[in-house]
Amino acid sequence: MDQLRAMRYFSKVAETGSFTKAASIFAVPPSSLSRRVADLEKHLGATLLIRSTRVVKLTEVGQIYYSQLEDILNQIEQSSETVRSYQAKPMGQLRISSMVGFGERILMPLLGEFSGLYPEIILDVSLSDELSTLGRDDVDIAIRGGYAPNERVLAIRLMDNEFIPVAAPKYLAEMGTPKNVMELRHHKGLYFRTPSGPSPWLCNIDGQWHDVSGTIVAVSNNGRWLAEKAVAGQGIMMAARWAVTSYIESGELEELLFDRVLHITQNTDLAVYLLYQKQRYLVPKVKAAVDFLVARVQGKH
Amino acid sequence: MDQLRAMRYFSKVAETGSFTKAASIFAVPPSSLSRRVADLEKHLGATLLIRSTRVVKLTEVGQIYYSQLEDILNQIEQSSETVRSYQAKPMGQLRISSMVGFGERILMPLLGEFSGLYPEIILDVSLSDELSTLGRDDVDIAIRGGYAPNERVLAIRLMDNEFIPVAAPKYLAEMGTPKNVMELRHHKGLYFRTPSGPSPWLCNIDGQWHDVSGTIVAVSNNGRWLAEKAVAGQGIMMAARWAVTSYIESGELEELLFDRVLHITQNTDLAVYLLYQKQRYLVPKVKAAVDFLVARVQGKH
DNA sequence: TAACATTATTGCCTTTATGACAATAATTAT
DNA sequence: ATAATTATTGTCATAAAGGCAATAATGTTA
Repeated sequence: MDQLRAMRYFSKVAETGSFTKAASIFAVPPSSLSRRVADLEKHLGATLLIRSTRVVKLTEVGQIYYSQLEDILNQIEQSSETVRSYQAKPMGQLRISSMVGFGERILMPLLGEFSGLYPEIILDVSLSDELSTLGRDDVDIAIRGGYAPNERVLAIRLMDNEFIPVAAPKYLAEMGTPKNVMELRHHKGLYFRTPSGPSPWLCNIDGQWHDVSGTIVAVSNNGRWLAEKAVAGQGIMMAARWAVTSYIESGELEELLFDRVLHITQNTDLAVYLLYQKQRYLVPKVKAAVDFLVARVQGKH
Repeated sequence: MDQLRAMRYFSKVAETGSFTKAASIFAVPPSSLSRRVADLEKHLGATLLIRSTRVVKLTEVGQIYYSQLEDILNQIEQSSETVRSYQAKPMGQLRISSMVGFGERILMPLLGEFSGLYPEIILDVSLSDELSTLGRDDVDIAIRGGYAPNERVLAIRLMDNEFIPVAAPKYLAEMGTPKNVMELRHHKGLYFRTPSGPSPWLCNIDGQWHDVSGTIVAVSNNGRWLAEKAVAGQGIMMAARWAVTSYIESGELEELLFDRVLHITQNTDLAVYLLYQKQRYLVPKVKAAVDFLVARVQGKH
């Protein structure tokens, strides 16, 4: 039995939920898949799929096996790519997933130059603040605020992700500039949406954390929109420093300074990380992008 | 090409540093390994091994590929092992769907012991009198009053499901004890709800079925509630014997005896069945539960 | 409720790929 | 230089997978 082939067949049947659909993808008759999957089940001594003529679904073991297979098949594919592209020019499709804010303000502006350096790399950039899995079949490089999900993934600290309170001069003129952090509670606030609610304004006083959030005026997962509202004088916002430097320099926003430092999480050392799978650094396109991004971003910020 | 086989061959050659040694481990001629490795190299478009008649060494890519392969082959082995262990001992999630009455009075009290015997089985019990299809629904074991014959489903008769008329002594004292089945028509009745209306009181007299139902006082799909109303003296009820033995023993309810036997369907041989899917490869968790329930329930009732 | 259409499976045959064995070529140690 | 070990190649036999048609089962639709 060609075990790997059987595994690929099974995996696709599980994914599509149909022998026919999976068969058409492999361009072989469904009967082949049926036999190969049966072989595999015999080999493992377990029923992986519950078949009825209309629906095919995974058994419990099938589910377990499938989730492990996905990982395995991916690794096989990737190691093949590593070998095939070894010592070749950086080329092919490169998928980058980035946080929206970072992507818009920092990543995108750099990619023009990158494409100039490596014209044979086809970029596929997606911006999202969702966590990407990095290791399934989706992304070569991810840029996120959090740290590495598992030991196969390497995380490089790209730059600080310090959050600072900002507001428009117009807002401060109207509402008054808060003199200390406690006064913030009486101000209007613009907040990022996080899975655990609007990200609060936190302040550590003598080892004790205090929530000094002001009244909620707007909540969004879109930093640009929040920043625009801040510029329009609708409230105070905790924004990443790198995201608002241009506004500060132009005078549209103003950094608020207090005796205490404000944060948005109890982790006081936030940073932006570049994540990739360790072994994929050997693939030229990945190495090129990692090296490029690290050099450019760490150099500037 | 059987890629996985080629990968195994290559890996072993790399490990032993010899085609001959590796071949003897797989019990195939060295020529096979030579061809398979060559296939693999062709497939990857890279030379993995430097062969000389005396020594076989890894190339640089070969080394990289080999180290990744070790990981992959290991994971494949491990995932097979996972499946095998799942097939070897009772473990994983076990979903049981039972009729409400049986579940409350008989099944639930047994499950504590079961969990003690098989701590690696995670129970998921749902009680419902709906028909579950066992296959379309995600259920491993179903317990029902009847079953539709089906090739893929195995049914085991767990115990009788005889329905008997019962009433509280208080009710009988007030309303009089019916002397024969025909008198039932002038009594108050508590009825199960079924898809085809309240389940009637039926009696077979000389091969002819007669409906001897009394006036409807209450209808419910909840046997416990009906039984409580019966205990409170609100009427006569046709209840499963196993569901009311405790009431009869305590004297709260009394079984009514007639010259004719009463039924609630024209099927005079009602029983509780345990249903589970026939699988080509036996699933230990299901077998453990089936054996346990059959032994415990058939032993006691 | 009954007919229909879809889908997985099974049987039979063809094609492809792998194993077996012998012969050859190449390299290293003696 | 010779011998011996070892990888490779050629040829054939065998095993495995694909192709196609027919069947059985199941969900859908009128």
